[in-house]
Amino acid sequence: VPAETDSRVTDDALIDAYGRLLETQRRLHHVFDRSLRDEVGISAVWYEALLRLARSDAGHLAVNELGNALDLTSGGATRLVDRLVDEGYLERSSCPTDRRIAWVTLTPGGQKLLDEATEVHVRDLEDHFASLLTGEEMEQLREILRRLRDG
Amino acid sequence: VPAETDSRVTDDALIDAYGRLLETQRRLHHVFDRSLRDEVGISAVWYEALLRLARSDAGHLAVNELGNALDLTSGGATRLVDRLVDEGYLERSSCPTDRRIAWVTLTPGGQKLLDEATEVHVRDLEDHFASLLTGEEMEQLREILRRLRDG
DNA sequence: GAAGATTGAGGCTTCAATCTTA
DNA sequence: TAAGATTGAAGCCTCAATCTTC
Repeated sequence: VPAETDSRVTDDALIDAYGRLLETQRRLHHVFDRSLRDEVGISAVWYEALLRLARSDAGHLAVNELGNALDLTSGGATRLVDRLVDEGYLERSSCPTDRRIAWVTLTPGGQKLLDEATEVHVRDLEDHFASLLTGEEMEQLREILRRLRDG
Repeated sequence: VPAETDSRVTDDALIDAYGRLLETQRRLHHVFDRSLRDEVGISAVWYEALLRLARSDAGHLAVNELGNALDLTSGGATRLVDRLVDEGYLERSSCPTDRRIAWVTLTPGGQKLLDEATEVHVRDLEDHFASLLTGEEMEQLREILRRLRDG
């Protein structure tokens, strides 16, 4: 039956296209995580947490704001922050207007670590990402990903 | 110093571009994993394992071939296979030419589960992926991702 | 009651050591 | 000696229940 055959081919192409996105992201993440662990001693998740805090508007995020950005549950966010606080990279402080909320901020040590990690990460991005694409392709990719991400 | 300023702007754009790839993939994976868990009762990782085996040339893969495809360590691959065997979806068999290797194959139950899961996954791919892109954009994305993945 | 954060229990993964076979 | 697979210990995450505050 031609219609069914056509449909199956289309489905396979769709699965392949998404599979390629999955594989690409997984491979890049693995390379970047390995570099950060070997050269700076932190995971890619820790790096991203520090980066999100450094780029936050007010210099702090609620625990769950950070967790949502990293796609963690509330329990996972609490424990990630626990570990980063234990290592001295983050501090908790209280929100003056809502005492349910725990704010998280970078310590000077966390900022220093972030700067070191960024050097490594940018080098990796240039080697495994930017150098493989033209400027036009990079822009095409950014636009396509923006639409996919925002749904 | 202009040169340093320019360099920092470029680095930020690069971090943003990769961050967008990371966010997009993370969000899509989360949506697809949730659908598969809620409607079929398996994780996206289980689904991908079944899919890789169904698409393998000889109908089987070595434990570590499967693990490499999913970016798992050898111990992680062993235990993933353990769980899927316990559930009756996979079987181990011995490789006739190298007794160090454990082959993994789909059971009929595993094939049936894969078919059910594929219906759900294809629906999600159409809703959250294909419907957001033109055919031309899909092709651009596939080509860009191929180069990033293999590069 | 609902939202933010935390905690205990359990699941999945990595790391390192081990066993078997090549 | 090296490669494939497995196992014990430990890390990080989710889920569900709980506590505090709104």
